[in-house]
Amino acid sequence: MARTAEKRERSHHEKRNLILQTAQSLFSETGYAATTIAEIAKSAGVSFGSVFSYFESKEALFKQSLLEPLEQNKSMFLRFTTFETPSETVQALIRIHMEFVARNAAFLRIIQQVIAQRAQFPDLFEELDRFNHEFQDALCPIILQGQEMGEFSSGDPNLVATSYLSFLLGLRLAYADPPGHSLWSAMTVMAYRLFGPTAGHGEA
Amino acid sequence: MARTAEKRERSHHEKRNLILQTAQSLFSETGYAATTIAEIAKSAGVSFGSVFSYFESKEALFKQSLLEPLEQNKSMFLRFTTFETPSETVQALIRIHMEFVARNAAFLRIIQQVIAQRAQFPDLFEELDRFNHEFQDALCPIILQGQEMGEFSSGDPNLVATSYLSFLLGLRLAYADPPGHSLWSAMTVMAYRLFGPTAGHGEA
Amino acid sequence: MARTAEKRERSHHEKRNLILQTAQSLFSETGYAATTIAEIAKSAGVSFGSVFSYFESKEALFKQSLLEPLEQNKSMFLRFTTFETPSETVQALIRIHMEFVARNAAFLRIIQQVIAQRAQFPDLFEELDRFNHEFQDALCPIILQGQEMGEFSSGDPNLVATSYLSFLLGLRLAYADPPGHSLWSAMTVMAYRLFGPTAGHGEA
Amino acid sequence: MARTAEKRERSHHEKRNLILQTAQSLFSETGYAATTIAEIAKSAGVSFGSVFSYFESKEALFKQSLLEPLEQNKSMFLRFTTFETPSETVQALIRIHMEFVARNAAFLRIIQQVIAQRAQFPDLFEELDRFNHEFQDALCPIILQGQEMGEFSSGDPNLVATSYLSFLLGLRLAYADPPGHSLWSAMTVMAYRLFGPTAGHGEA
DNA sequence: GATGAATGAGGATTCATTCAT
DNA sequence: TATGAATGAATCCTCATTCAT
Repeated sequence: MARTAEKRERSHHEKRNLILQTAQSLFSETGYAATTIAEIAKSAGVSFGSVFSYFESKEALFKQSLLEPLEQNKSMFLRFTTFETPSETVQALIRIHMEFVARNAAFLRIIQQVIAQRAQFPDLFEELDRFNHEFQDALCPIILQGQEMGEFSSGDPNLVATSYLSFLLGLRLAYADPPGHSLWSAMTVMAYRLFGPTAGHGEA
Repeated sequence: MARTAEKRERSHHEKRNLILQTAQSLFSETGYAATTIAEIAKSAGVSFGSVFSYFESKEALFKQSLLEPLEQNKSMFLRFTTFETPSETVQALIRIHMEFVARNAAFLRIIQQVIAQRAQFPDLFEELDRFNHEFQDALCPIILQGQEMGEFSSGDPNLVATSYLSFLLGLRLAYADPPGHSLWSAMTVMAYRLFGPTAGHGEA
Repeated sequence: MARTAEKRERSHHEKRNLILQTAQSLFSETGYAATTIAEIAKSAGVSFGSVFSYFESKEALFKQSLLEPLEQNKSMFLRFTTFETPSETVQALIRIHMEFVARNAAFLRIIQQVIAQRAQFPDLFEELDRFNHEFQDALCPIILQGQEMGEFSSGDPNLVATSYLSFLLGLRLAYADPPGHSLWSAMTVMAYRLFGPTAGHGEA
Repeated sequence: MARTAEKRERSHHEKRNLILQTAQSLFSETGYAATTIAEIAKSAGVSFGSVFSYFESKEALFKQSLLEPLEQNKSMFLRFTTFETPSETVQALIRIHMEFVARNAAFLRIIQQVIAQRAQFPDLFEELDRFNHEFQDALCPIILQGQEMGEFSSGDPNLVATSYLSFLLGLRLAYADPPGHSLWSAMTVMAYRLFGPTAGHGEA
């Protein structure tokens, strides 16, 4: 009996995730407004009504398809490993981010939608804005340190941080290439350039 | 009589442009699917039916709101003035582009939509793809020249060109700041970093 | 001046007729509801607004496209030449009618519409009903005479008259053949059978 | 549970039929274009949206309102009982057909629309055309046999068959009388005349 | 009169949400 | 909870009619 409940519970959770991921994928490809619940249900292989058993409304489903992965990946973005020098730290960081960008096209497309149509999703936008600030707060000290150590050219570290984030967003917008593609590793070099590496601290 | 026809003609064209610009603005803010023709009509101060006198369908209106400004600005993007050194040329270029990005938020948001939901707008996406290639073809020689003259670090010039475009797109996605804001001029420096300027050829 | 006015007058009348005939043709092919004024104008080669200069409304145009030819051809249908014997009279009649049916597809299709959707065109239907009665009143005496003379089998002459009219309508419904087609002459024989010709008075 | 599903299934099917029959009735009275889905829904006592749950589109609903009764009654029209003599067979046939014509005004009005506006419903028209040919193929042998046995006057049997069908169509066009009306039985005599019965084989 | 742009009521269709089973 | 039919508000688009030129 306990096992049954557990199993049901697990299955319950799995079904919810299945719906959520399918929704994320479809919302990202087709956009919020043009994606229908019927499509999501069909694509996820669940019944139409089930979607509403697990999510209160279409909007709630959209929100979750942004907020849950955001929550899951926040720490990865914000709590990065520090190496001996800032340049090493940043380069390691970029590799991780680029990998993430390459692998999470759907998630980033949803972020793009929220940013582009911020008037439609004000609370989600605010959430992203908060994340942006947290990210700047985490990255700036490293940049500053690098500038002080002469590894990076001088300049407003906040500007560097935001242009770096914009660059990542823009990349994912422009490219539909699959994760394994060499483009993504090549782009780490370009991303690093935004930090203004001085001679001797460029990409090896 | 001729004057009357002329005047009517002019007014006719102005009304069309009014609708087109209103549409561009609303499409960019709210997205294609969530923008209604009724909103566009009301916002432009014309009747609902008038929109359909000037544009065959909602889709046609959307297409024109991308294609017409694209056509108008293509040459500005592709035929840039060449200065004595590549670095000067590129820096001048960036200033022009950044000014354009700052001033044409609506246009760029529509481009973002088309790129993000390319499956929904295949012919528009193709058009943008063509533009992208033309832009690379125009920019690469300058980058190569700069690399040969030692002004820019080496690296695939196509990669530089595309990351530059992605950066511009990403910037306009991330920021809602008005044209005059200092952010845009500050960002020219960041954009220039993507070209990998060597010591002595950085931003002045 | 007088000539100019006359010419203008003639041209005016011709233009009106052009519109009317085009309308008749399109109404008959596409049906009243599915035919648009714009189509009529384009097909007639006149400006859109002209249609409303000559006819008060779409409905008025439809009505005229039935009533005018009806008025013009009424006498032909009702005042037929009498020959020596009823059978000759009827056979001559049928030839004329069949010729008319073959040549006036559009007109008959409009009649069919009015009859079929009588609730939509009550006054037009009434007009046709009146014509039907007049036709019966004109034809019955001939039929009776023929029956008395032993040329036609006995039977309610009204029944014969109405079945004859129904037959003509049904024919024009079923066939799209052009006027010259042999079908129409062949059908005169079938039409004559409805009168119940006795041996020796059949079609020669 | 099975019973519930069965009941639901039945009710589902009944609702579909209710919509279909209401649609058939309204389409026949008002014509395809002038009949609105809202009217059909209201008249059938179902919600507006329900119509679209059961039928893909207005056009599909119209098609079904012709094709389903056509399919159901095809065999009745084509597979007739043969009596000892062709004249008996034909007279029995006519009684059945006339009964059908009297009872199925709506169905026949829809057929009339499709024939009259064949350009708008090409596939439906083709279907009717096929039926027409099948009917001729079935009827001609009987007529021929009757002609050989001297019961019917000579003449192209195809002509007889098609004029007979045209007559039925024309009848239903001209009369709005209810099924029980004496007109319909009286008309069997007229219909029989089209076969050219020779003396001694006329209507009893 | 002639023209064709302007208007908005009306209609087909979609789809989120509700709800009975 | 699972299902999918029922609902009707919302939206695109058409087109008769009006009207300014």
